Amino acid sequence: MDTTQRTEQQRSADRRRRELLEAADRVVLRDGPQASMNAIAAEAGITKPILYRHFGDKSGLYAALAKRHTDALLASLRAALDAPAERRERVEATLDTYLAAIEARPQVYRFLMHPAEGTQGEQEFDTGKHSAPLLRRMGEELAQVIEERLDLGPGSQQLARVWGHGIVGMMHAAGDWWLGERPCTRAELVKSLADLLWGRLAAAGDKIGGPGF
Amino acid sequence: MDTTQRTEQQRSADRRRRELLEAADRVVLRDGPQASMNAIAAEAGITKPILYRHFGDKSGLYAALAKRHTDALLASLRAALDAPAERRERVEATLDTYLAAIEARPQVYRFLMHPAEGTQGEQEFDTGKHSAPLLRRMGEELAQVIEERLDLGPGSQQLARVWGHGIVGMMHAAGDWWLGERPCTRAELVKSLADLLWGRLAAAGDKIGGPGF
DNA sequence: GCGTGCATGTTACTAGCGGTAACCTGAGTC
DNA sequence: GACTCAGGTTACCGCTAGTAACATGCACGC
Repeated sequence: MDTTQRTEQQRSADRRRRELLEAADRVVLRDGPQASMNAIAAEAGITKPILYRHFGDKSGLYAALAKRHTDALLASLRAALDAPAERRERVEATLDTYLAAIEARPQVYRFLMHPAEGTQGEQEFDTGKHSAPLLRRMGEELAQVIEERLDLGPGSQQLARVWGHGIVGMMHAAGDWWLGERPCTRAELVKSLADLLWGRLAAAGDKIGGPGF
Repeated sequence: MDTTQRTEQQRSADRRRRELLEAADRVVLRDGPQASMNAIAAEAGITKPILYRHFGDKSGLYAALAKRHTDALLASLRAALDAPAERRERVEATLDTYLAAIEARPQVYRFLMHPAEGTQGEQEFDTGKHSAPLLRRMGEELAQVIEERLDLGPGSQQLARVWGHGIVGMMHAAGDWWLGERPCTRAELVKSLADLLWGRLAAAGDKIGGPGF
């Protein structure tokens, strides 16, 4: 029975941790990325210190919270990337999956994109690494898929990584802008972005009278 | 003489304002986006309240500060976009201009990209508008150039805007990742991104044995 | 039965942030 | 000399992240 007791304790801790994460989720969904530790603790029915005992500090909690959503979104994207269809169709499906996700839960999406920004965290922002982890992970995932499937000749790995991060950034920025202004339907946005990736920029003709872009 | 006196007073105020902005610039360059109002005031040799008298609140100061850099960067980009050369060359020059700017002053760049995030600001983040103003402005500028110069058929304006924001996002994300990891030279990055925009993704062949991306 | 760990939870605090009210001070004007 | 008014300061508020110290309950070995 002692083993069951030990597992019982661990289970209890894990369950508590999951409960806390779900409470944090609710608060973030309501208050956005500015959700305070106090508010999260109150939502969970407890006080701050036990939150800190579970997650270390705010970035720890946010990282745990972000990992759940990031994992879920990445799984959806992988499914779209792996679907049995033509390349263009798969690209469009991936774009649409991402856009549908951010459309359905803008608060969560915003939280994932601007997580850190701690009032007084470590100052080691000299070079980079400040970008949202979700963007980086998506970029690396896409790079891997590109490198696995496409024949890009010499330097393919590096090219695939550049493209992975570039395409993810394109998707992100366009989605962000689209969410704010809603200038067109999701399907139209998907098609426009796919057209861009399909080289329509290079193929387009100059306007009459102009020197061309 | 009263007019000169009034202008003298206004000049004095404007000069002070510029001095404060330059002090703020120095602090942001040193401390990054977490630069506190206290630190900025101390750098300027004064105390907080007069900073607030000049700029209202933190976001006001940051907006004034961001406008300077944004204007400067946008001017450089416009120059690259307007250069008398072929389209591909111009695209590469624009990419390179942007990347050179963020490479030269990563702190400023980071400040421009993550400005707000006030601890207790207005909560109206429901839909969008949380993206960095620099990104939006660059996207709109690029959209305008594309729409002016390219013949894209029906729906050209909307297409141009999607592309503008998408390309800017691509540039941003790839540059961010590149700044952090430095996996290649700037020239290589520029060429890879231009290749992506030129449709090499669609043109690439499948790898042997795979279903193709 | 009784102390001993140990996890869980609390109150009460520190240090620093953005922002503001109230006060002070010195130059110019009638 | 009194009066005004811009420029500047001290001292504060309410908030935040994070922590130390104290309390409580529950399983163990003796």
